[in-house]
Amino acid sequence: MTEPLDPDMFDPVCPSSAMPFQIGDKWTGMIVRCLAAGPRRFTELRVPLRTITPKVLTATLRAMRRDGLVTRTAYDENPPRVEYELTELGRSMLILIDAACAWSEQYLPAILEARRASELTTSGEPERLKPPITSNSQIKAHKAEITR
Amino acid sequence: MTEPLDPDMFDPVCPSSAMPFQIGDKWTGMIVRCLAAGPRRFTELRVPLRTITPKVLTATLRAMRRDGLVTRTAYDENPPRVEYELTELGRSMLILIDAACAWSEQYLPAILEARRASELTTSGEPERLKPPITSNSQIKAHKAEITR
DNA sequence: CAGAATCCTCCCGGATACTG
DNA sequence: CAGTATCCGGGAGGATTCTG
Repeated sequence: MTEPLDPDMFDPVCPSSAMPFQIGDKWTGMIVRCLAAGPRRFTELRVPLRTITPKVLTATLRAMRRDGLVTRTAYDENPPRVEYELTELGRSMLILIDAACAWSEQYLPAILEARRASELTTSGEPERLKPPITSNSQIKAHKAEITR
Repeated sequence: MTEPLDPDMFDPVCPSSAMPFQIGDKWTGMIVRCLAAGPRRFTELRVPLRTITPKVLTATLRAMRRDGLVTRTAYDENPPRVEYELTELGRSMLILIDAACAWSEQYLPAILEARRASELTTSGEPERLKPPITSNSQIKAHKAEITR
């Protein structure tokens, strides 16, 4: 079996807010990563995504199904069980996501440094760049940084 | 000199709305592409981006400056002239963007087909996936398609 | 030409229930 | 467990106008 997802793989403590890449909508990229190792069930996905609401998760998964990125399989059991799995198309996004993670891992420090050094307040458009594709090593590095 | 930007390089007629990738915020990726061939001035950037408002362009460029992606050079002339140019950091994003473009070019038809074939209305979250990283060949292919 | 200043709208998506 | 049903606020970003 596929091992359980790391609950902290998208921990809000990670530098998500600084990451300049987004795959699909806000959650799609992260969901693809969660499904990389194998099929997952609805609630299982909610764990690492943590702040996602059922409504939004449902909507996102439905959009991904419609676009042929994931399949949904409902098992007639009790309690009900539903599994989501990447299609070939969905799987093909993984290389992109990995590339984005690699880029971020390499250059994010430079961005943060530039930001620190900058006088620009970006007044109006605040210090946020759109959401998160996050690699685990990043998260850990960042955790180590803020903990110290 | 660098040749003028193709006004249609981000033509709204292109399948932007179906593209599942976004670099930075809504416009950052496109701006990086516009600057790939060399420095550009403010108004020059407005041409291919067309629907962008000065306010948003200013804000986006400022955020990009703050993050060390572009530099701004103001020439003391009359009329005023300001040029934006990619930094090394900004330039490093190009490979990512190219990869995203390549992916889209390869798989976008599959997404559109899946979408066409799908019964899912995604009721609630509509038939849109977030914005645009767009390659020229895509645009032309799509134009040819809808024109016929 | 290169923005700054205002106002305003839309809609994403979060919160909080409830159900088969 | 795997969702649906409502309600609702905030903030990105468009439209418009004005200026050095």
